[in-house]
Amino acid sequence: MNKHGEAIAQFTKHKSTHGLKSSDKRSFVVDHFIQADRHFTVEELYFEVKKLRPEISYSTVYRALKLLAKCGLASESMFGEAVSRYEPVHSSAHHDHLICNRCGRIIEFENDKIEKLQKDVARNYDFLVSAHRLELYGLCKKCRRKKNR
Amino acid sequence: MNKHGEAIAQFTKHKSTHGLKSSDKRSFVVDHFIQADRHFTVEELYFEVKKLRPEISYSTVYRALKLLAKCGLASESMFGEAVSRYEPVHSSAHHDHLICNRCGRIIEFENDKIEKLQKDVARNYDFLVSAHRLELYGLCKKCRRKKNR
DNA sequence: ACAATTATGAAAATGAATTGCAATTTCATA
DNA sequence: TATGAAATTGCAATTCATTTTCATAATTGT
Ligand SMILES: [Mn+2]
Ligand SMILES: [Mn+2]
Ligand SMILES: [Zn+2]
Ligand SMILES: [Zn+2]
Repeated sequence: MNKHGEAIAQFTKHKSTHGLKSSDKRSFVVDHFIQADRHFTVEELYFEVKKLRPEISYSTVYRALKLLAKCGLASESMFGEAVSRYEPVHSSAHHDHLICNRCGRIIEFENDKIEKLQKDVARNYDFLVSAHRLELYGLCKKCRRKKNR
Repeated sequence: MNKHGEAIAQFTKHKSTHGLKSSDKRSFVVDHFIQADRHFTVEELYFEVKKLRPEISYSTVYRALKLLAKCGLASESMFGEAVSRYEPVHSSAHHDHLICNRCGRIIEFENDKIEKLQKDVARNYDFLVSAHRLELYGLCKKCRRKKNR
């Protein structure tokens, strides 16, 4: 099964174990969110969804994202803006972010050496890490080029 | 000159080059902030200041912090809470943070190896880094002990 | 002292996040 | 298929930190 299918299956499971019901609207929002696999603000997802299903409200989108976050299928974070963003959490991999200050592009990366060194730091302070975030802000490849013209 | 003195001098300079005037109230806020050298929310600093100088308003504290941020003497960041925090920027060192989810303690650290690896990552993506943040969330030493009891 | 400009306090405005509530829909059971 | 408890939805209202407005006070150069 592909990533999308897995996520949907997990969501279905969560619904059944929590006595939640199915609804076309929420399903549509969840589908679109997982399919798109991007870092959405509530508003952004709402506007995209609205184009295809104008009867779906902001509240429904908001609550769908909150629910996904609660059941571990989305992660919520703030990338230096005033609004928070949600992104699908795939079965596995943790990753960190490069964030372009100019075009807003968000690039994901993983670096085992850094992860390892973080553990060293934590050990040094007797600190038990449960989560971390590493974000590099600046100019993406494309925007660097544009700046030079 | 010590850190505190340097910061105050820099602030004085900024005022003169920007046509700002001096005020006891703002000076008091700035002094207290730099002296304390912690990660304050506007409200936290306001309450501390209010104990000593009840006539100083929230607005003044808010504006003082914004001003310090603008002239590079404070940095504003969000550590996973709903509110932003300000901390003095010392002439020197960049650092990252360990944040205790239980008691809120914020521990600073520096790790050159990690900084180096970040540059490698950025180079890989042709990304020009202008700032970064690395935060490790979890339980500090003290809180780990408490949890075990 | 005067004029010009900045600083201040209190209140209002802003805006994202969240919630209350009445209406609607789902779904297990009869 | 009909019923009813429970979940979902849309909309409006609320919350809460942040930011701005505006009238008044303080600062600074002349
Ligand atoms: Mn991501
Ligand atoms: Mn710090
Ligand atoms: Zn870019
Ligand atoms: Zn702690």
